[in-house]
Amino acid sequence: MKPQRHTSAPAATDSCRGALARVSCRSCALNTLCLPARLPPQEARVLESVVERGRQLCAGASLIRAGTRMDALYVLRSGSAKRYAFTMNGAERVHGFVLPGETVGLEGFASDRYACEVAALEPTSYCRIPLNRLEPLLEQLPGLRREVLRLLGEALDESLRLRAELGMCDARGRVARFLADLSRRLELRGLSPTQFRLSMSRGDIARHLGLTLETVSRALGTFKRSGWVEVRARYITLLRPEALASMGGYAAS
Amino acid sequence: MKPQRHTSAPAATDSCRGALARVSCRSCALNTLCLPARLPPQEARVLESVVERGRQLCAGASLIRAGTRMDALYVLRSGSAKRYAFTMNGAERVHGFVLPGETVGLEGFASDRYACEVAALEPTSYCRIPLNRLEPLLEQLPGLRREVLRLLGEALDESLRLRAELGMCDARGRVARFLADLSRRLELRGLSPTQFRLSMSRGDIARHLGLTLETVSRALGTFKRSGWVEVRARYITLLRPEALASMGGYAAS
DNA sequence: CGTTCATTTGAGCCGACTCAAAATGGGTGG
DNA sequence: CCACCCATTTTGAGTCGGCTCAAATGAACG
Repeated sequence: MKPQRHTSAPAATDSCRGALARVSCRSCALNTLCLPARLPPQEARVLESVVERGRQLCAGASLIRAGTRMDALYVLRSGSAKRYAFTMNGAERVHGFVLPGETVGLEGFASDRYACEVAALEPTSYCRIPLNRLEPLLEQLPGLRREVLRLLGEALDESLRLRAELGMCDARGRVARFLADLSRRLELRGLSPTQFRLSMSRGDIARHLGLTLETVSRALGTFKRSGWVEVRARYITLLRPEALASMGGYAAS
Repeated sequence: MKPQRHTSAPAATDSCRGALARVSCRSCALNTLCLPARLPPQEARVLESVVERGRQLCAGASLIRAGTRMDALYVLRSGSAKRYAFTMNGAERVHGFVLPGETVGLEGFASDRYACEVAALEPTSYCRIPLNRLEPLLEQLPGLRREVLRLLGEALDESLRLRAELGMCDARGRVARFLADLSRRLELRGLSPTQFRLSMSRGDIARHLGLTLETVSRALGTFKRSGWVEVRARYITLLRPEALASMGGYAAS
């Protein structure tokens, strides 16, 4: 209720902290991408009132712990994260990477417990939508109801499509598709689609694509030699995005 | 309302036809598995009133056409079906197989259009839940709302898990896992978990598992020589299910 | 400036794919 | 009922891509 954090002392790094501070989605930079974007204005206002602003996460910190009770949905505000889980034999499996405006925690609806661990790949901030506040809204707001179903359907569709496409691509095709997809999503967020930092390691990419990190590295090396990309450590520049896209689209040699 | 089913003329093949006949979920053999099973009784009764019984499909007939407008959810009553789609280059990709009591059409929530084609693999019957009847119920029935979210979450979770596990298994492990999974699902339905008919072709299995049909055939051949299964055409008997399960669980050689 | 981790590069091997042909089974029509 | 035809499945031989193991290079951090 009352603002209990640094009422007088100004915080240099983050001008709007506050663990449970009210969120203003309308003034958020992500307002065209984020969950409220597809809601009628008055529904968005109601949703806004139940959204909590989470505090900043350090790189490596977990936003969601797999196996814990599902009590909220989360939306990234800034930074990036990886969604992953462990198979029975203990191998880590990366389900995907999360960018600002994307929602995580949806798989929790299956069993009331989160199935994926979600961990920040760099300093990351997020919003939190507690389920016990969301549930009543689902009864009252048809648009929100529709939107949550859409989000789930989209996640499902994306998962199916990803499995389908990775399954029929060779290693280079998979890496190409990965880069093209990331590029597209960054562009949606107003960032450069051709020049960006890979916040995840080669190993993370490999475990996401069902490859080994050596193979990912070799694929990038091939692209570099072909003049399609420029790679220096985790910074990458796409010189011929169309070549990557076409290679990801169908399994060219 | 009134019993309109063969009051005088007995139908030999199918005792309960009728395209839009009322459905009684309580007297359905699937009542412990199907969608209403997890609803409070009074909600189940309300849902029942909007469920339509579809007419029987011949083998090969489509229950859902990919790309058409989403207007209903479907639940299989008997038979089996495959869910599939085509990639950009025209290759068929099998997303999975559907057994009685399982719900299909959920991916349609992503874009209001079905993303997968669903086709019967044998004579198959189904129930239909029109969206325009379902939507108002989602407002009134909290249990149903919860259940639809659960179904979507489960589909998502299953898709993620499948991708994860297939990605780290060799060919035999994938086929073993496929058989073990099918066995488990058949058992849930009161059918024999060790002796059943594969209603899908080797090619369908292959396209589902990301293999070629020759490799699937070879895997089955290996299992047969090991004395783990008996295969005659599409009839299969699992002689050592535990061996298959353990091989699917982790990528043994 | 040195330590440590991530990434790149190399050599060799194995498994799944491709292409090809034989065998099996189911269905149809005579 | 039988013979035939067709699709499906099985089996075989050879190739190649990605994996494994290993070492070198590069980058990041104190």
